[in-house]
Amino acid sequence: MPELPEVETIRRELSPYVIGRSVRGLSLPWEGIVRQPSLEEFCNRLIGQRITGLGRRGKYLIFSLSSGQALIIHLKMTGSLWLKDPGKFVRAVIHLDDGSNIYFRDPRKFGIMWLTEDEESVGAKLGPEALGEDFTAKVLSEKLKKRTAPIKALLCDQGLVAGIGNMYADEALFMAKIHPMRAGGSLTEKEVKRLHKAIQKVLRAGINDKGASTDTYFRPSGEKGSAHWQFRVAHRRGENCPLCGMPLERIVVRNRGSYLCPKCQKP
DNA sequence: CCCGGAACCTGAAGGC
DNA sequence: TGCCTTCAGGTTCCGG
Repeated sequence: MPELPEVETIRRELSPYVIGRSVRGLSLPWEGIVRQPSLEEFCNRLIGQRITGLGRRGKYLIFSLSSGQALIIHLKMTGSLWLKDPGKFVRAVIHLDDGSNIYFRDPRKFGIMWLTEDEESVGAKLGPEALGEDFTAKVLSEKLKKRTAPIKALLCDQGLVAGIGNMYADEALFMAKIHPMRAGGSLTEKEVKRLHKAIQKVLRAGINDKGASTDTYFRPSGEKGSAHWQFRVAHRRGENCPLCGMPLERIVVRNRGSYLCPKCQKP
């Protein structure tokens, strides 16, 4: 499940292979992966373009093109980009002018890509970058005021803050000792500060460990990341709390599995 | 605007 | 062996 650390890892590791290269062709084993414009126009506009940069906004990858347009890719839950043929589940292949290929692997076909003339539009509906300078504890505190939804749901809301998903939300809440079902507006200033710090820590650690391969995430080389080995609650079903030894709990928040320690994270 | 739940989609894993 | 159920979760849409 690519979240900010996974998408950032892919951006960093893919960049040297694509920047400066031109798109020579396109294979689409599953055409539904292209959202817009029409298939024919998508190919016409993309083929021949040089990739001038590779950026990221939230969980979106942004390939800047020499035409001034941009190719946007969202990997959703099971997508990954490969430098070699992964074998199964290839939904699209971008052929580059040096003979190399980028393979879009996605078992569940949730991932999408599209062309836009305005790459800034990608961020229009997104909140501040979770690791950006403008995402301060004060900003978080303002955004949580008067909110009654569970803090876990709010952390995963990309319009509130961009980049956090299910796994890193669980990790940040555990580190800050806050129960995922607490209403956003009920957090004290102290708790918000702890949570803000925890978000920075778990995301930076995730990037350092090149992402978490709990399931279908792979790096462009096909290697896995190692961030999940550092997880203290996320995906640790049936295990005990690393701090107090209590059995971890799994609850459902907004239709998403959430892991927590019932003793360290009181309701 | 805010909140919660369903839908999208398919493979892996576990129970019987 | 094989069928069935459950689980996985980013985003979008819809109803209240």
